[in-house]
Amino acid sequence: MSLVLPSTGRRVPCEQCPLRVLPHFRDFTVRELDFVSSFKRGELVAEMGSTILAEGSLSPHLYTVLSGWAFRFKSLPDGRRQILNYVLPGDLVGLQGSITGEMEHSVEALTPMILCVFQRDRLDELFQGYPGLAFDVTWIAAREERMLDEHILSLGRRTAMERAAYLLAFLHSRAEAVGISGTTPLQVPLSQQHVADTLGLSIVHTNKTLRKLADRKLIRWMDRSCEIIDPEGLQELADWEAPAERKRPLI
Amino acid sequence: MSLVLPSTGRRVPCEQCPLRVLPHFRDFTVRELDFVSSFKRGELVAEMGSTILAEGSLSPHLYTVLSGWAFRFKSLPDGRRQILNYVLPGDLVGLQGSITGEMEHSVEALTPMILCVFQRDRLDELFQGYPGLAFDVTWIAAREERMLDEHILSLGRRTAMERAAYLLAFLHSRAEAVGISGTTPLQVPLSQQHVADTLGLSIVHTNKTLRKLADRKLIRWMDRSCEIIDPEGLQELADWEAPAERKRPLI
DNA sequence: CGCCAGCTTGACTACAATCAACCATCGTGG
DNA sequence: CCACGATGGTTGATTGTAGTCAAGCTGGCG
Repeated sequence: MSLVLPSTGRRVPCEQCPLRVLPHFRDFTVRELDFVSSFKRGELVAEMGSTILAEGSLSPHLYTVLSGWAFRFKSLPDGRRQILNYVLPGDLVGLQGSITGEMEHSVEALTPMILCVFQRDRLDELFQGYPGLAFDVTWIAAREERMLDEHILSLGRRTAMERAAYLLAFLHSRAEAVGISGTTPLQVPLSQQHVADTLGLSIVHTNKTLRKLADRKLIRWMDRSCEIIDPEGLQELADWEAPAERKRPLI
Repeated sequence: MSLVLPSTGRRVPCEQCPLRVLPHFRDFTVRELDFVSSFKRGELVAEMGSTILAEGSLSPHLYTVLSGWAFRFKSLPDGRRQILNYVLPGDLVGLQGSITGEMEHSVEALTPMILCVFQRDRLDELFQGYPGLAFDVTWIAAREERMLDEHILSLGRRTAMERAAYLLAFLHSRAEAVGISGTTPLQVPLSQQHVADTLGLSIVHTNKTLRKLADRKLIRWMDRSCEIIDPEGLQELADWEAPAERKRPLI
């Protein structure tokens, strides 16, 4: 969420990855780390609002987010847009496309971002020589699946208020896990249009719903950003518990 | 969808698996087939309506569906239920739980079923010694993710009619791919309550929506079963295209 | 200064939930 | 054999949630 230099060089060696030191991520063996390091092709610096991956394309790359926020989305032919999930530091982006062939969704940056770039065609090598990492990749896919299951439950069976509360509690919990948030209340870099496209609501109704949350002092809305004041209150309202995330892999 | 004998023996050797011969599934090497065969512990015969896996449990097993239909679902603490996806022959069930630890959703049989039973703790072995199969497992997870993405789009941005049409077109396309359906119109083994819990609608409204589809001669509703008369018409109404599924793995 | 993006609010409409019956079919037990 | 209760589907009336339309506000920026 900070520096943006329009270059493509490599600035962060995997051995000094700022994410890897977080207690949240599992340790790698030296051999694994060496491979990941050689797997990395460089870094991609993306501006806020730019498209990282586009639906229908066939990207040769795969990314891990080093810093910044993004979201995955799909659109209907007539333009209606639906946000599928959010992408935070440590997340793998483009795995689905790498495995299935063509991208079935797009990814757009919510903030300036830095991403590690991997070569999709070396994924084979990873599976051939590094079963531990191969398992990690599957683990990451299973984690995404779990999140999508939750979103479907929310979209299908929660009321507008509950959905909004769930979304914000969810994002808070994810940001906290990767050490964004600090002591001050977390600022989520969203517009109300993003919230609407996530919850499956119109902007107008989203606005009215968020106002109610603000009136209850659970959040505070600022320009293109939501301050999470009371994450526990949001969880309670949504009747949702943040999963106890154990150590997870980082590729 | 046919025979049901309450035993647990092994009746179908992997080498003679009725699914494996379908053009839809990729060929295995002899070594891979041997492993899968040894990975298989037996068969589970499940009655219609029985629970295969339960949310919150920690199952030691992993299954592949040999025959029959099932669905995955989650519930809110107050009982509201949401169906997440359907499970058809050739599908892997319980992978998420095997990788993440605890099951985060339940699975229930829509028809009598036969499932191949695998030992979860031998998944390591698979990743260690069979990179091709490991990749297949990841492929399967990515495929599920793609389906969930579609469902989220549908739930969030399609109208009730479009959602219903999408669901039925989707199920038709999946059934067709695994050779259920034959020449006669496909019968989908659902109650209207299942449809409601999938689309995030009330039963009453679901009923009215399905009537409209029936009036347009796209489907015909019978007791606990929906006959898909015009799959193309449903696709068109939902503005959805069935994915061109290439050969896929079967474990 | 004026435009644009993002947020806000009110009035009106429409889609979907809830409530309340009612029907048909099927399996069970008196 | 029939009465019953249960399951699954159908329909109409009423209520309420969310969508659409329309206007206006604010702050940033060219």
